[in-house]
Amino acid sequence: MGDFVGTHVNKRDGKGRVSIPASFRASLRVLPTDETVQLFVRASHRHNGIEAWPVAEFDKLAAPLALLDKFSDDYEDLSASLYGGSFSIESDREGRIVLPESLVRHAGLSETVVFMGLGRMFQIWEPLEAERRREEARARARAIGQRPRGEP
Amino acid sequence: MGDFVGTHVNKRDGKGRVSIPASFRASLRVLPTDETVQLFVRASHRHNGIEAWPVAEFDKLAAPLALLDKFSDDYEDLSASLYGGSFSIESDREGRIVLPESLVRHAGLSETVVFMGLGRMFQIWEPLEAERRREEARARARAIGQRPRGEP
DNA sequence: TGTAATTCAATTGACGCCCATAAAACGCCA
DNA sequence: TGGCGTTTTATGGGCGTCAATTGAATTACA
Repeated sequence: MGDFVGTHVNKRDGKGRVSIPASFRASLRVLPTDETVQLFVRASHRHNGIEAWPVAEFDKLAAPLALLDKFSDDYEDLSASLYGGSFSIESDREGRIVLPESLVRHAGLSETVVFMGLGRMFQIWEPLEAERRREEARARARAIGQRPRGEP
Repeated sequence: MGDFVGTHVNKRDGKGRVSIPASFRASLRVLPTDETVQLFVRASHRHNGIEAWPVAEFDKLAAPLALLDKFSDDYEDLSASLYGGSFSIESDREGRIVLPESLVRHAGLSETVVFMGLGRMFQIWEPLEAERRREEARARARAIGQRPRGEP
């Protein structure tokens, strides 16, 4: 674990392209020799941000489906939620992607975007929203009582 | 344990590079033969300082994640707080690092920076702030010594 | 054929690597 | 224990490489 670490700031150009942080790309390559990277993106249902998943991790999200009756309402609801709201994205050879318009709107993205690593996946935020979210996460992590120890 | 001991003062150069104290480097090497060292840095929540962790110790900070449901709010809060606010850093061959701009601002670093060993991790401070912190820690440590046993 | 989208090329800047120098730490030995 | 030579450490600068961004060119496609 710990593939996606840190917060990185990049800019979208006039064509809506934005570079994926170089340190994130390795974990997004399907084959180590690939020129491009692949990922799944979708709106965060909890926040005004975008979730980005490596292919392998996204497959794990779909694992609960296997436990459901394929013809049940539950199955359709879950699969619609999972696949219907997700986008499969491939970067260009320079490691840039264009985010779907609906997600850009969901996250309220302008020119500057923030990539926030969360270990096994990462999120894409509008800068101010990212700051707010980081603050919230810190407060809640502390409240959980799971706050990392080690400080005097 | 007891890897990081003492207080060391070094300077950032024009490129923002600062030498990690030589006595700290051994514990930051992933392999004993490595030419460079690796560490995680993040803002201290409680103080205007920077925390620096060896890779192995940082992994221990992430251990509580394993106890949580991967799709829970708690998991996301904790991983956002831990990974989103941390930076993975590698030194150059001379043992120097460049600290992320956001952390430089958080700690109010200027040219001279202080490395303060805390056993299994260390902190990076602006000199005056380090002095203030040391004073505070001393006072509180004394209070602990005078406190009846068994009471937190 | 116009429009959009993708590919290619070029610029800029950040970062890592190498070498140089000065200062401090260390070890050795009289 | 004090002096001296050697080694390590801290710091500075030059240079090449890679990443990020921009602009131009080519292709796809309606």
